[in-house]
Amino acid sequence: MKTMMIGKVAESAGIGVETVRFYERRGLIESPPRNASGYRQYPVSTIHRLRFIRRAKELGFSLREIKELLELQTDPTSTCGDIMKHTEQKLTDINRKIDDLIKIRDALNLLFEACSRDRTLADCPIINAMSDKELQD
Amino acid sequence: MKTMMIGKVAESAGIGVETVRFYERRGLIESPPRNASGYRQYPVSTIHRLRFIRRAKELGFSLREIKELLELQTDPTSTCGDIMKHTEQKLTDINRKIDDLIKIRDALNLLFEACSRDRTLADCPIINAMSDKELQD
DNA sequence: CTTGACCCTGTAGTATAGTACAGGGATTAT
DNA sequence: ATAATCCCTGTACTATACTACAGGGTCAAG
Repeated sequence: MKTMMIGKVAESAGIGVETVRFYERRGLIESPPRNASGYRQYPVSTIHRLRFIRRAKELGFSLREIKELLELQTDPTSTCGDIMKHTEQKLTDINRKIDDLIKIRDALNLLFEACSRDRTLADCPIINAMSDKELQD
Repeated sequence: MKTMMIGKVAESAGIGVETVRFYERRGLIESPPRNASGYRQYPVSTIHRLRFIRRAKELGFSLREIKELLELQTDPTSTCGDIMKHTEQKLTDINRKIDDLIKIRDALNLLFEACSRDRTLADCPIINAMSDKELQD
C-alpha cells in the first residue's frame, strides 16, 4: 500500500503540517502507523478526509461537529438507531443551512442584477434592490 | 419611532447584551442614539440585522465577511462597479457552499435511507452506504 | 426611599482553531 | 560528510468571537 509522510498529506489537503498533527490530537484523523524513524505513514484516504474537514469547516461546522459527521461513517459500535437519530439531526441542520444560503444568494442576485442594468453611479439601486427584510429575515 | 433598549434587542435577536455591544465596537451595527441617561435606543430594524448576523455566522461567514455583506446594502459611497465586483465574489463563495452542503446532505440521505430499510443491527450498512469518496470528495 | 433590575465603560478571561518555535533526530543532495 | 530539508515532541503564542466581571449610574415599584 502506498503511503506518504505528513508534509505530503498536508500539502495535498491544502493545510499545514501542524494542523494535521492538531487534528490527530483532536481525534479527527486516527494516529497513522509509524516507520522505523517514528515518522507518520499516511494512506491516501487521509487526504480525502482532511479535505472534507477543511470544506466542512468553511460551511460553519465546528471540529466537534465534523468529528460527529465523520463518526457516522466509521464508528462500528453505533447501532442503526443511534446513527439514524444522529443523521436526522444533521440533515435538519444542513437543510436549514442550505435554505439560509439560498435566501442570501437570492438577495445578492437581486442586487447584482439591479446594478447590471446600466445605471448611472448616482442612483445605484442597492438599497432598494435589497431591503433589510429580504436579506435580513 | 418606537425604540428599545439593549436588553430587549439582544433577547429578540437571541444573543447576549455584551455581544450586541461587541458588534457595535466591530462596526457590524452602528452606534444607536442615546437617551438622557446615556442608554442605547435601538430601532426595530436592529433586531433583523442582528438575526442576520447570527445566521450568517452559522453558515461559516466570519464577522469581517458579514460586515462586507451588510455593507453591500448600506454603503452609500460604493459605486455600482465596486458593489458588483464584491457581490460577484460573494455569490461565487455562496454557491460553492450550497453545492458542498448538498453533497454532504445527499451522502447523509443515502446513509439514512440505507438504515431505514429495516436491517439487523449486525449489518447496518453505514460504511457501504457512504463511502469516503462520496462524502469526502 | 431603597431595592432590584436594568444600563454604562473598561478591562480581563475563555473557547476554538490553529500557528510558531525550541531542541533534537533522520534523510537526501552535493 | 556536511548542509539543507524533512520529521519528532512539547510548549507557547495568536486570532477570532465572545463572556464575565468590576465599579458605578438610572429608574420603576413597593
